[in-house]
Amino acid sequence: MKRKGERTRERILEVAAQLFWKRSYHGVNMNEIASAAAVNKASLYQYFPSKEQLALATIAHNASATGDWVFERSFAATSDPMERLSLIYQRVYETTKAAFDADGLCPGCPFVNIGVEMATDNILVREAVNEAFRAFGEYYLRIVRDLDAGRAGTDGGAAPYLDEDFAVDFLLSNMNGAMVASKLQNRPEAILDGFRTARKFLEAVAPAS
Amino acid sequence: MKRKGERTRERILEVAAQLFWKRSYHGVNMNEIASAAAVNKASLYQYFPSKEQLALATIAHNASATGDWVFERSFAATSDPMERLSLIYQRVYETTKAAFDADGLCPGCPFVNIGVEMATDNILVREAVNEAFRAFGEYYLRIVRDLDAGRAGTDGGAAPYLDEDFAVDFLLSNMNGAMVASKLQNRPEAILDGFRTARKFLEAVAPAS
Amino acid sequence: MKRKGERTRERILEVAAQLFWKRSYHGVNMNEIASAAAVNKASLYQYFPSKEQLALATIAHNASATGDWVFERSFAATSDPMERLSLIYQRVYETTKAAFDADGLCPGCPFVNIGVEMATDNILVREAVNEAFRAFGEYYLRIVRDLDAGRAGTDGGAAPYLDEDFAVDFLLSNMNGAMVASKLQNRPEAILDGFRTARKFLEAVAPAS
Amino acid sequence: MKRKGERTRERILEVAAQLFWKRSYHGVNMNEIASAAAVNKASLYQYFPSKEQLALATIAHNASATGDWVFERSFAATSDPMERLSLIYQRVYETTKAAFDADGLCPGCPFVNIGVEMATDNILVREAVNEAFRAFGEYYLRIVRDLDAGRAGTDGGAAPYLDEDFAVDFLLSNMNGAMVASKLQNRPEAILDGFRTARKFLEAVAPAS
DNA sequence: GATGAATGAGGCTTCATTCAT
DNA sequence: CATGAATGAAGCCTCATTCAT
Repeated sequence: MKRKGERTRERILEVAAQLFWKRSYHGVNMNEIASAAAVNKASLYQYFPSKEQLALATIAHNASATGDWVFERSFAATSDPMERLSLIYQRVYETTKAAFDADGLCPGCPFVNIGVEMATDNILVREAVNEAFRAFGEYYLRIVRDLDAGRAGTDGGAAPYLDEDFAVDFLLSNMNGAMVASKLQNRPEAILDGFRTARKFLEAVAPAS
Repeated sequence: MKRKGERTRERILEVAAQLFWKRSYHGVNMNEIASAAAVNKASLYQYFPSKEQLALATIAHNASATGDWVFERSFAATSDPMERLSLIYQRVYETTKAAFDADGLCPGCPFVNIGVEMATDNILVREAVNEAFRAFGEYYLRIVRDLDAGRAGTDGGAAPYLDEDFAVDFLLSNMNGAMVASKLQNRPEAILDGFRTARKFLEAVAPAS
Repeated sequence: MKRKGERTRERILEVAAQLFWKRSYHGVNMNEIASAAAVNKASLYQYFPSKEQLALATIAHNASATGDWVFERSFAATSDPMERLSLIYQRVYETTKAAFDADGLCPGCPFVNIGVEMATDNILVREAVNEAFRAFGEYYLRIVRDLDAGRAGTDGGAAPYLDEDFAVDFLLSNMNGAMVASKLQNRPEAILDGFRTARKFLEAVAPAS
Repeated sequence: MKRKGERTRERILEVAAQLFWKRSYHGVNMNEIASAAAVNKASLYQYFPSKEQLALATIAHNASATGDWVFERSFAATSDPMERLSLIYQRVYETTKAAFDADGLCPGCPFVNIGVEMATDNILVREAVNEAFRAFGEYYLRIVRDLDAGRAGTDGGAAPYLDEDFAVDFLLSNMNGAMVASKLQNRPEAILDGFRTARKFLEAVAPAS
């Protein structure tokens, strides 16, 4: 069981992660974070020495939460690689849809958002975001390999993905493109469109690459 | 020959577009824009009534410049659709590479950047960005149709793109994903990777869709 | 017939007088005055070297206009002192009512307004306002004396106003109080109430003072 | 004993009330208020969210202070209505005289000043000022009624004030006129003149109205 | 002489952060 | 340690005024 301080720290982290995600880094100030987390501002600074550090911590927090909630959960639900991919997009869609229904706005991707906002300002943020994507890439890699293996099993000798890294990069980039689209068009379904693209790409293109 | 005020206005617009692009909306202040444009801050405000309006104007300015510099130029250079697409990515890559060589940073996409930074704050920005993408979509649509026509000519009856809109959305989203990747990874070549993806997708996937 | 420059000058004066009256000195800027008067801002400064000078000129202008429109006209309409006073309040009321109907706001007294706003800042304004009131006092003095004369004639020996100056000051102050009330309560009729007070005071009090 | 923040808030309020009174709303800036109150500008904004809100708070503060210092004190000093009225004007005169001796300027009425300066700009200010006057009207009403009662007792049947509201409005307006006069003429004694007027009016006119 | 363009100074407000109890 | 209070730096914007053609 966690100590009080630890719970406070997590509360701050969750609140800050939400706010940064939905309202951007510059769109939220430390006052709001403190009051939303129901901590004194001075206490906030005891847990996180600066807004920047808090932002970095939220990126790690989001990475971990997304790893669990989106990827692990999808992997646990089925062993079929394409279904796993489908579930991943499904989870993301649902989260986005819930936010959209609640606030009328698609919040986009918490990593892309803060990365794009701050990349040219703050190298640490960029690296933290890349780190998160690297972790997600591991999951995509398993999907790509499993698809490959499935194919190999099927026709007993089909060409493997010439470049698994390329396929992983595509999946990462495709999700980001879909999240950006959902945010800019304010249309949660753009994420589902992204899945269609990914599926077609993997089914038709990648093996032949 | 343009009037003096007009030239000043354009100078401001270009300077602001550059700065917002490379340093984000919140990362730049009106003082910097004024001094980079070599105008007094008060003059700035005679041409643009607020920072927000200036940002909106830079989006339109960028849309027009990108339309000319990237799309029109690529379309003028060749009539082959896939070569046109290649040139588009090439132009974008070159611009990004030049910025990278100059500043050590990939600036990303001016539309995605400001759109992602401000979408949840400012609906006008979101709409202006969407408007830009809509215009770019027209060019992609021509490419998709020409590809289709070429294919029909080639094998005398291949399946057309079941959904041209879907292909256009893919192209838009793919470019955005690639630009985001180039920015977050600080690697201009991510844009060229994006072209590989696009080509494969169009060659293999889309017709069969 | 007036020269063009002279007419421009008067147009500026009238426009500025209106704006200062209805929106206060600090509430109006030189841009608005220039564009409302349809003159270039640089031209404005050729006619009036500063906002302060323009304000001073509007006070003189208003004094003259009020002298004509309110006092002279009322004096020309009748020779009965109390009727004259009544007409004075009537004119003021009508002007206020018209403004109220047009803008929904009672503008108050142009002299009190600017005097109160600027008295502690600008001695010239205070003096200009006092000068205007001194001129109006002349009219009130005639009314007071005529009332006195009438009374003397009536009962052949009633006490004259012990202090005509006191009565004049009362009339000036009473009008100001009424104008202030009309503005603060946004109620044009406060001016008519002012007349009731003035009449009663003059009829009952002053002679006995 | 009050908490520190509370004391700071009151210090700001008093300082701001003084400055707005003596130098007008637009004549004072937030920097001056902050340094006169010996607080950082940011602290100022923690207590009052805007200059406008600060001004509104000073109006309420002045209303309360005037209620106590001028009206309550005068009512506590004697039960004779005319003496009470005299004391009211006396207090006001003394305050004005002190300011005049200190700064060489009659500051006028804090309510009329800000009301006249801002009424056409800011409805809240107008209402706050009216609210103050409504409160003062209560005191005047008691005076008017007491005078009436006194008279009834004296001659056992004199006419009461036909319209107490009218008499109250007169008293309010008369004080305002006197304050305006004192400010514009820069002559504290104008306030004492105002009392002479009020006394005469009440003694001679009102009962017979 | 009229006009489009320019400008220095300053105003209100907000922010991330730290002090002091 | 938790909290109310404080703060320096900066940001957006506006103003009266002047220059230059």
